[in-house]
Amino acid sequence: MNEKSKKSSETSIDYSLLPELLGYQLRLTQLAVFKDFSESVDDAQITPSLFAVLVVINANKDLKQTELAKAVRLDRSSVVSVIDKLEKRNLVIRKRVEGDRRTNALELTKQGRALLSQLTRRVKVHEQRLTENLTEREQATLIKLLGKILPDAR
Amino acid sequence: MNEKSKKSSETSIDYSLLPELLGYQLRLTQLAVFKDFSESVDDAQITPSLFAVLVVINANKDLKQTELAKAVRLDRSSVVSVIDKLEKRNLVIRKRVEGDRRTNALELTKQGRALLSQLTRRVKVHEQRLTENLTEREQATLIKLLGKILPDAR
DNA sequence: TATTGTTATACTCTATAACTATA
DNA sequence: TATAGTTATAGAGTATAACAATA
Repeated sequence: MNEKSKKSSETSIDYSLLPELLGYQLRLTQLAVFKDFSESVDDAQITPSLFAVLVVINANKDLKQTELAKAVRLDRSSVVSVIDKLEKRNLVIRKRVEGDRRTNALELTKQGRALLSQLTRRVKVHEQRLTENLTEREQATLIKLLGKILPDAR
Repeated sequence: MNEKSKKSSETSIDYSLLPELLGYQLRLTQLAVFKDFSESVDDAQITPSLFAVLVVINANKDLKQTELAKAVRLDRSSVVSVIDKLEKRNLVIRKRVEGDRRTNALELTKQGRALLSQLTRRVKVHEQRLTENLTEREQATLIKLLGKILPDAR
């Protein structure tokens, strides 16, 4: 039927069409990257997603929760629990906003900024590990090509 | 401090260093791909992960659960619930194995094979959508470059 | 009326640890 | 003793719907 399929045995598995699928390769890569990220920041108990939250809060003065939700593609209610968690860890505070008592202004605490700074250094090392088999040019190509996949869905 | 940062305003968010990170671009791409996959197979209630399970069972006669677990990177106990679910939907059966009564041989049912065949067609359309902005050559380059990221973690 | 944040709730996915039946 | 599958359980992450306060 399919000349690319290999016969299965006790030791080797036939993945059939999966290896040809971009979606599958993307998922495998992601899994490996996620694992390496976690190991890179291990004791900090931070996921890529939480790292992004810290970066975005840090870069946007008095960010509102709804803005954060949009930026990191979470529901407003999910942001509540994310911020609850970070606030309990003394990394983020919700500040009162003058002029609109419905909204909170998010801000990193001193501890949050210190952690972010440490994480940023570790993430850069992690990124170097990701790209150690790629030339500068290949890295640029890769980012460019990724950006061409479903550009309207971002 | 950082000349790449843009001032935030009501309408635009500063993502700071995130866009330069390969891990971040990979995650964004993945999110978009996952969403498009789900829409492509919508009524079938199948995730990329379940699709991979069906493909691997189909391609490997009398696959054992532990082998499947290894192939799709799940714990044995997670495979139990995955197969429970697929068995309830009459897509997969656990067959008795002569000579070793501890193990099950997994097999797609007729319904499972029919669904897989339909899914495979839809996934190919989905893949075409993913790559519609890429030349053949770019597709090959992309898969090649993805394979160079943390090759030892696979 | 519309928006922001919140709560209560539930669902999916996955893992760990302990168990059973077989080998 | 070791292995395959199972069960009970728990945790992370996320969403939906309804609600209160405020605009």
